[in-house]
Amino acid sequence: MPEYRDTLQLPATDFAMKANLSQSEPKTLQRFAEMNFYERVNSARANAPIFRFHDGPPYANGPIHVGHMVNKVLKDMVVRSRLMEGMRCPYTPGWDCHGLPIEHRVLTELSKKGKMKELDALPANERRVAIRAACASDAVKFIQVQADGMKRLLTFADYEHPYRTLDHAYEGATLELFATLVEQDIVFRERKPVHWSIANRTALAEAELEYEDREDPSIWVDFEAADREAVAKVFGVELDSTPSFMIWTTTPWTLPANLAIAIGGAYNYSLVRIDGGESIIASDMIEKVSKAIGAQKVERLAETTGDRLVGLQYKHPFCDRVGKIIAAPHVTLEDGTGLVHTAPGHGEEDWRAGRKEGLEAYCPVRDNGTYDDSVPEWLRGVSIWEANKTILEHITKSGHLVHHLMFTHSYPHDWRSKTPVIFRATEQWFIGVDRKVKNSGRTIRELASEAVESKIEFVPEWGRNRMRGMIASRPDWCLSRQRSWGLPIPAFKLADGSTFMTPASIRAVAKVMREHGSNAWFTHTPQELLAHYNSAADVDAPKDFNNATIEKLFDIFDVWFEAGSSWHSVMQERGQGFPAELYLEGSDQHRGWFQLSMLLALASTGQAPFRRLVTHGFVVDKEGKKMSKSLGNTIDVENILKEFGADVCRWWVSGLAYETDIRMDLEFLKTAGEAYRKVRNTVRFLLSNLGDLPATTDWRGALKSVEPESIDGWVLGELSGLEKNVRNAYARFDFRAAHLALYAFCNETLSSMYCVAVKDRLYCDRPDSHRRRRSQIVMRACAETLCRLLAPIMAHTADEIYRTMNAGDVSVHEQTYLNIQYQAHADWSKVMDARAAALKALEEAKAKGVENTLDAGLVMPDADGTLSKFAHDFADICGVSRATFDQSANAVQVIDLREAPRCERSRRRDESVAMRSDGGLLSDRDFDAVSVFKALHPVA
RNA sequence: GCGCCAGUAGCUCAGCUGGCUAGAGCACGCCCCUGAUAAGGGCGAGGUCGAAGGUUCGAGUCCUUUCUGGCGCACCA
Repeated sequence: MPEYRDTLQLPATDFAMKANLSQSEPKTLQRFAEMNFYERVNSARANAPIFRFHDGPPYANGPIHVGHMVNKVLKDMVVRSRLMEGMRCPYTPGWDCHGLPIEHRVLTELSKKGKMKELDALPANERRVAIRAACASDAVKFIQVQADGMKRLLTFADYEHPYRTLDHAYEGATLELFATLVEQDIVFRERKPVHWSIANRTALAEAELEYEDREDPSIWVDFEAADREAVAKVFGVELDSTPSFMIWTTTPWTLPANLAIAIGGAYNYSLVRIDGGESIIASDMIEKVSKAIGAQKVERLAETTGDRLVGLQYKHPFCDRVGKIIAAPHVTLEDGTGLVHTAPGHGEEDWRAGRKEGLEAYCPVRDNGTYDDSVPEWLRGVSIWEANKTILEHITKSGHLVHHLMFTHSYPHDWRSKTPVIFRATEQWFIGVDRKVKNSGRTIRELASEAVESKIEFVPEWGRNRMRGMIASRPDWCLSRQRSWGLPIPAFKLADGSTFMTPASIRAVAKVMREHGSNAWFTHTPQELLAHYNSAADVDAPKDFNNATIEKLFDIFDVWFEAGSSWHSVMQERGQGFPAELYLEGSDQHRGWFQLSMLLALASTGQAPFRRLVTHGFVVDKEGKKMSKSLGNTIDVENILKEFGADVCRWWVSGLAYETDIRMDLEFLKTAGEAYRKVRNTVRFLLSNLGDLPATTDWRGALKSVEPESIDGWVLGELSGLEKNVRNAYARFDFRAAHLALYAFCNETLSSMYCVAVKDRLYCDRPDSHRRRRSQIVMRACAETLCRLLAPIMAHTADEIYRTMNAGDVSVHEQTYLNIQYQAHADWSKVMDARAAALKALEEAKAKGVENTLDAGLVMPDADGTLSKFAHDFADICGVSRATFDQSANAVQVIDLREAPRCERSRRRDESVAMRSDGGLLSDRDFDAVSVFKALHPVA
């Protein structure tokens, strides 16, 4: 009996089944690097419409984590999908380089190495320069680490020319932007309390605080009302003596700075007689306070509400002034008396409350922790810790002290000196959100609200709501930090102690920084820094300006100012245009980069720096818990890239519902890997059947002549729909929809339906049969379309597919969509319904012994003759040997063909199977194919 | 504490302006194929939609409360 296997066209391809991504992807990267691919693509698109996307700068601190991966892959999918639309997509990756986390880590390391003493012995300026140098090399090191990770993710970006906030040009441009803000009258200087280390005479960040137990006096103090009658009126009683407002505090040393007493407007307050004295405290606190101070006799005289107390005045117990009662939201009835001693110069909340009331952040404490001359004489020059005792004694004598005990509580300490930290008001720079911008006459808050309301598109839409709330409630932006690692605020101190900084002087300094970088602030003299400044030409210059007597100030900018300037310092600076089409970051940036970039751009240009904001959620673990090193639930990106490959990771990202929390677990990547293999195998099947399609075939041109009622017509119609859907999904940033559509197409449309159906003709028809060539052409169209549609997601694999079909130095990433327009026959949905019914019937027939569908024939009910139009492909669609149509039948009938002769070549039980001259049982089709084969391959 | 978001089959997610027996994919079970083979195909079984109230003829879908989780309110980026 003849062996026919060799006469078949079985699938064959070099496109490997096993992707081996961890080896092949680096090779792809290498190849792209060698051909300078980023440059090549964008220069080829020099005249194409531009897609203006601006990358937010991650912080150059540690290797990339899963959050970075999600962020960068999402961005890359945006860029690559626009690239596939034929657009030019410059993408400048950036890094945020300055800031406390780096400075703190560097200091910690120096401290560990025992180099702190050495460092502290240096003059202040040299010390700063030394720290800055260490920080810079730390930042640069991590930029490299992160860039390598991002490249490995197959992101398409200009890694040769990234932006870094420590670059000279960036620093200069940022200062120039600052100059325009100063010009707009929204920058001002004001006192604000910060954590202060007396030992190191420096401001500290939260990260530099260590909380330790400390024993402090806990005191209850009576502040005598200034106007007895006013109080009497509020409580509706007659008064013989003047009552007091009773406060509680654990920091007696802040009493000299007391400017107000805060109450809760909604609480009730009582006038009580405690052991003879009359005091006002919150009604709900009477019992607690009585107990705490050990009162013998407590009598409630009258009650009123907090809001009625507002505006009353009291005499400071030992400073010669009156303070007033104010309402503040931070007052609680947890501890104390319900009346809160308020010293705006010594507490964040006090400051905020005081600011609302127009109180200054009065701070009589000098940087060395002693009082200045604004306090009563007996306190001048006294250290605040000493003052705790002194004040206690004083108010005991004066009778203001109600009660006192020692109290152990958790208190912040300086991480280096281990000494207690205080809150101390110092001069800070601010951008006022409620100050009128000169150009528009409107405040930044107004401009931002308007932009959020109507100028910006949010994806997802709820981002608008979130940002609206944040804009409405945000405080003024405190720009200055008392730190080393950052961009200096180019302000000087004049001989008379006032501050000097004008738009022109800032621009002059910027010029120096463009050349020498921000280190110049520390290494250059004021005269050198102002070399380009001409006070005579500066209308804002102070009278009799003399640069010989000025000194530098050493505040630096909040790093957000630098990051928030990127639309200017990168996009405008590099001529990339403004505003950007899109910013895409995590939803935390509604408060961060998005908002601050917007504020700066609105203030200086009147326009938001982006038209659209896309946000993604945060990566959390399997249980929905935040990922953190301490929980040990973090996932190392380097490892997963090694284990799964970038394309698998990218496939995972593409399938995410990214707008909300993103759950992550290695299991999910395994699943993504399975899906990847399914897609890969399906495409591989297409490729493996294209081997003998002549290279000269005009497959694109041939598509329009594909018969609409053929199975190829059907799949071409589906392909056309897929292309539209996926492109549309990409346009909406709905990668998940693209992902699902692509997956469904590969699995259902192709693998389960089409590929199975056309196998027989591909393998068994004579090579050049019309229907075989037609299938090959359509399969080619499918593969060509799929690799383009997949390109934004599986950047490597799509290219691999494309290059399997197209020779030469080519890449799918410089192609554009085929834009397939094809309409299959409208009755295909009916055929598919009939197929489903047939498959069910075949499943039932298994019980009767017809287990292999090729042992079956079908008789299909076809009342209106619809199905018979598709007769030529129907048996193949159902995987059976034969199918006939019966207009009078009303149910699918399965014919048992196990006794019918079987073609030894195609294994089908076709009617035409017969014994042939060579001794084989063959159908007509197979006999013909064998004849052709023999003619082409004469036996040697 | 306040603002925004999420909670639907074992897992990842759809369910638009309230309306037929709540849908996919993965995993799972049974079966076929062995000429996509460290592949491929068919069929199937899985859910009181976080909880409790309420509005309505009718709620996963609207309202209230509550629980769980995420992001933001800092000299953290």
